[in-house]
Amino acid sequence: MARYRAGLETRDRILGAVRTLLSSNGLEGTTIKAICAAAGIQAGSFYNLFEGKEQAILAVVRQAIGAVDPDPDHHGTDTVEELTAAYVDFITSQPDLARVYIRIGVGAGLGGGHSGETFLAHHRRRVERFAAAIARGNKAADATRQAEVMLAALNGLAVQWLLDSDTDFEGLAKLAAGRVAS
Amino acid sequence: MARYRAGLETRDRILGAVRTLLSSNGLEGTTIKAICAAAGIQAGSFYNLFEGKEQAILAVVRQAIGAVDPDPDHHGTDTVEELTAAYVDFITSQPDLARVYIRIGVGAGLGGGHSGETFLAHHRRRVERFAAAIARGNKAADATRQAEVMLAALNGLAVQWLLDSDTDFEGLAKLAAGRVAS
DNA sequence: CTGAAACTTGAGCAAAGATTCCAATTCTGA
DNA sequence: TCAGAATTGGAATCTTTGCTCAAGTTTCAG
Repeated sequence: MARYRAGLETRDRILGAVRTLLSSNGLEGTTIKAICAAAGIQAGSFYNLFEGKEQAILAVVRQAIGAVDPDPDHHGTDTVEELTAAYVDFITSQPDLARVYIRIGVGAGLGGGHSGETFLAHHRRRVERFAAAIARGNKAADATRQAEVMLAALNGLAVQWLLDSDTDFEGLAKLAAGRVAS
Repeated sequence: MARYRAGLETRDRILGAVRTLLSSNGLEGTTIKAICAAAGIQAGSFYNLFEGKEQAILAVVRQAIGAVDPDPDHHGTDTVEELTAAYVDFITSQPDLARVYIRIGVGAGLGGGHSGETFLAHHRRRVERFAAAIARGNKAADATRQAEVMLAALNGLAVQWLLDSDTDFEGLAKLAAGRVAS
């Protein structure tokens, strides 16, 4: 059961393929055949390293959810601007994972699959973190509500940027953050 | 070729089934079998009324895109609050179509399918309409940028509400609209 | 070196999916 | 009422999908 080096490498190759496919074609484009072709392997190899398609996809989904909220240590000291900048950085520097993240978020909200719970929990944590940062810099009583609007705007802007990369994501995000911070 | 009444009725039944399935399960849950089961018909009947699965789906997608922006006549006289209220109303009163709309928007932006162009055009029109309304009530020079943030926030809030219907969509939307209108 | 465990291949299978065909039935205008 | 077109059911077909299997190759601890 202990993996050899070769196995770990193709495992990464597979996850990369899944990420790319999930990002550009969504669930329906992500077939075993396509995954294997993109990873340059054969079906049998895939099933030697993963229990099934779903497991591989969930691994990538976890990557995506994990990547959106780095430095959980900082919790309690960050500002709205920092949190916003971190999100903008994640989206623009890792567009593939970002696309997966957005897809999951939307899919979770709509389909209610079993990742819906996971995503909802993640989202709540995120709202809390933003709300705490807002409350710290601004004495408004409705910090949570402001955080909800702020996150909604950020997510919406992310979708827009992924749709049309000419969008000034960073600038618009700052504009939104400025509204809340004051 | 001229349709009889019976045909038109089952056609509607099919579109309703597609809308429901698309809304709750996304593209991957929307199979011919599921459509026919939900519509209470047989496969042959489906292919008598539609050229294929894709055509039926596109019909529903068009419905969704069309429903989001009613009263194109009013163009030029509406306020940000009115546009916002109309959107909130659409999302909350037709959640099925709304889910389809959101899914298409996200899918289009990410997958770049051939509906991507259609959706992008629709989105630009929407931004313009909001920008015009903003410019009318507010002398800011960056009406378009504000419209982009506003729409992003609305879409993000819609996703959030579809994910968790306890969200105070209407209240938060008004809060966002207020920021822009002043 | 060596052998057991890990890795890879590629054919093959069962189930599910989309689509076609056609005989049987139902409409509708004249 | 009648003929022709529209509609319908349901079996048949062809493709795709997710997955298994057996046989051969590579890796690496002892």
